[in-house]
Amino acid sequence: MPELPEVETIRRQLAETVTGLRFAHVHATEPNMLRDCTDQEVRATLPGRFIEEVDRLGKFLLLRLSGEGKYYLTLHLGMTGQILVGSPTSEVGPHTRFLFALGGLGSEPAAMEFRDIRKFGRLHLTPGGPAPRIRLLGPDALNREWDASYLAARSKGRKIAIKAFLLDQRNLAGIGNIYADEILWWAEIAPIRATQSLSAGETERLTAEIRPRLEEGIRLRGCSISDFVDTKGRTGGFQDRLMAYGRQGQECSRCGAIFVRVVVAGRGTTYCPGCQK
DNA sequence: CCCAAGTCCTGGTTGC
DNA sequence: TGCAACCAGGACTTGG
Repeated sequence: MPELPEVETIRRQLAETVTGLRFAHVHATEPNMLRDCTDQEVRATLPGRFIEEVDRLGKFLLLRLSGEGKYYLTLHLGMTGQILVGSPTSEVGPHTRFLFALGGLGSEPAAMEFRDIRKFGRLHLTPGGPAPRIRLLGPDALNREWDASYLAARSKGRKIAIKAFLLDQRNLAGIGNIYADEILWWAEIAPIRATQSLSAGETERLTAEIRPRLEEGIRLRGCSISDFVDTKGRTGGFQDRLMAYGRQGQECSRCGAIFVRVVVAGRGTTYCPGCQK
């Protein structure tokens, strides 16, 4: 579930708890989850470097490190990734993929653990800036660098379903399957509509729902429909506010019609055929 | 056997 | 016809 609001929830906590801490020791790595670097490079490069800043673009976390080479640690949580910050005695568990001991000048030692049941998460360690694939992302869905005319321009001639368009991180970065269903319900647009078929008014409606839905997710500290927890292991609250996602067979709270489930872009998709046109 | 929040890759189709 | 852009679907991985 880590989509933009969940990753932002984690980013805020990391910014508070690990900024200014220094990597002391690399206890565990999962080489298959590494990109742009090797296990040896991680073990050789991280110790001694401080975490100077914790940033985010879409679903990626960007940790700027101190020292020679302008190194960045770029993290993606995949489908089931978790970042936990705790005591330095944290032990390697069955789903621990990375475990780092952190120290600091005048601060308590800590441990930062990257857990991931399914190993779809990724860790990149790169000099000179964040991982190269960051450059392929569109604007962050939460910021104000984009507007309805941007979406209209990107939509031109696109035959893919509007939901597939929203899930494509090259258009906007950060929207995943849950928030896509929610945004489309609020905008009263059917997820199966061809992207290029949206009117100017519909594109405006869509634009008007994207940031508020993501902001609500952040306010409730994420959506714990399945695996998501924050860096302290706490669940979020957005799962209780879902209007469409996972509601197949139930009544639509807006029009009373029954939600249907279809597959769009290979993902389970729930929408109301009564009011999402 | 079914399903699951993520991205990446491939092979086939479309259309300039 | 040539070929890039586009698009759907599968692969990856583990668990409920």
